[in-house]
Amino acid sequence: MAAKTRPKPDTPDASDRVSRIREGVTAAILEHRLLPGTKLGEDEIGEIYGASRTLVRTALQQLVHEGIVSIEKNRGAFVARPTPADAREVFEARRLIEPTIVDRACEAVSPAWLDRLRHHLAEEREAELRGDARASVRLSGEFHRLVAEMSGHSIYLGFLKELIARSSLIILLYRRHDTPACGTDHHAGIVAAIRKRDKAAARAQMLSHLTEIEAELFLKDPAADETRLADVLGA
Amino acid sequence: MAAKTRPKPDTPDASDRVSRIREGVTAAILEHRLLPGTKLGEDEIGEIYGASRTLVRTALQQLVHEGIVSIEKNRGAFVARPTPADAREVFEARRLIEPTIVDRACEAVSPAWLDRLRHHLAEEREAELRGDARASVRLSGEFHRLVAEMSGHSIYLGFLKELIARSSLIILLYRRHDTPACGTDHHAGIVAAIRKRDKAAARAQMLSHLTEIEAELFLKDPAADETRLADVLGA
DNA sequence: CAGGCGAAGATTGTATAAAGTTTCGCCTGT
DNA sequence: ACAGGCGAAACTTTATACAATCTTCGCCTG
Repeated sequence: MAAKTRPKPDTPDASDRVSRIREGVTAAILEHRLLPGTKLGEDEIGEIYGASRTLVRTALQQLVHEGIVSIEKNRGAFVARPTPADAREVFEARRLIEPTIVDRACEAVSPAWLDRLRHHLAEEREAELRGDARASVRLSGEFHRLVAEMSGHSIYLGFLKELIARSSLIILLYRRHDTPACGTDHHAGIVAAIRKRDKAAARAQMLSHLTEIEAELFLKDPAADETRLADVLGA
Repeated sequence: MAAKTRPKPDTPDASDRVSRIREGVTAAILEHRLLPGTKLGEDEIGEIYGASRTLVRTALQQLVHEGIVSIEKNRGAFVARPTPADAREVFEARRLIEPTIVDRACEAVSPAWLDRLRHHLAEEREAELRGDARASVRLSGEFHRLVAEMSGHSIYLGFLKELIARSSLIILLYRRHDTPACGTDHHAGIVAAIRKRDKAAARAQMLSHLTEIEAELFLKDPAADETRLADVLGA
């Protein structure tokens, strides 16, 4: 009842090779193994996955649409480098959409879903205790995605997948301290509200959760587009 | 200050050939010249635009992501056929996003923008008087897009472009009467609220506008996925 | 020695050709 | 006469080859 978005298996989403490439690169970016600005050569990726450039190109174009890769004409594909302005837009959009998503999730709550949520929280705690930063980053994103799946709203899910992916890059670029990407406690609180079907509490907790994440970012005010060089080197 | 999403001209959005194909097909779908379910052969389109299948394929894949084309493995591309469930999701999302968009538009109001809005309303009225259904459909969608551009929020704009495109198909499929797709009067009311920077009125009018459009649709209750065949033929 | 010009190398953009799959007509057998 | 299966045609999918473009490094000049 979860992953059944399309009636016909037209997009197995993991069986065909282009999806494998897409998800492999996505995972690498979301786990902060590929840093913003990294060149994504077609031949290079193609050799890794044993695929021709045709398939690699298809996968990269999908990632462009997801906002985590940017393609510059005749220059190639790179891991996207969101600007502070992008970051503010992403979080504004999340503050608009996610409260509504948890609202719907409260209606869809069931023993099976609660199991999945609890299991996920356990994984998050374990990764955090283990000090596995990469897993923590990935899991905290997946939590939000899980709630979106729970809402049963495929459009919201699609939008949020894009927003989460971009958030991961944003947090990597603009986080002030080395705080864990997402407070696991917050997630636990949200799950508790969902379990009680307390929509108001769920919305409020999700909103404050997102606000807190954004507050931990350093997004300088001017519409600073690119070339952080002058700022960083500050000769 | 409006269309400046990227600092470098990496996506002129109209100069390269794949964009021309994408926008040509998009326009045809939005103007209801291509009906849901229509086969979009790669050779056929390629010959029309004088491009190879490689470019056509790229354009079609982008349209898949916009939700107005669906590709079935080894079968080809077709104009999407949104289900009633899709329709409800699209309008729910619009009711969430668009009030926020007009809110922001109220802040961005300027003489130049008001000119564009007024000019657009004039075009809409003219098309309606002329009885040009195709132009009316296209223009009523473009009004919402214009407001989204005005908001200056590129993510909301991207989301809304997708929602508007799908709405066009939905209206074509499920409209009860042959009422004009979108009440021009409503649009005028929204513009008036924007001009007065009256956020509350703008939000309220946008919301009621969307609600009214959806109310004119016939979306049967059951989670009817595809195969309308049994319903229609009802042997 | 700094700066600019130019050719070589590498990489992407595009087109074309080979391979696999589905569909539809047609034929055969009952 | 009809059901079932075979086969060819058309299409999509994938791979490869060619062309255009940009980057880089060396070299020359001032």
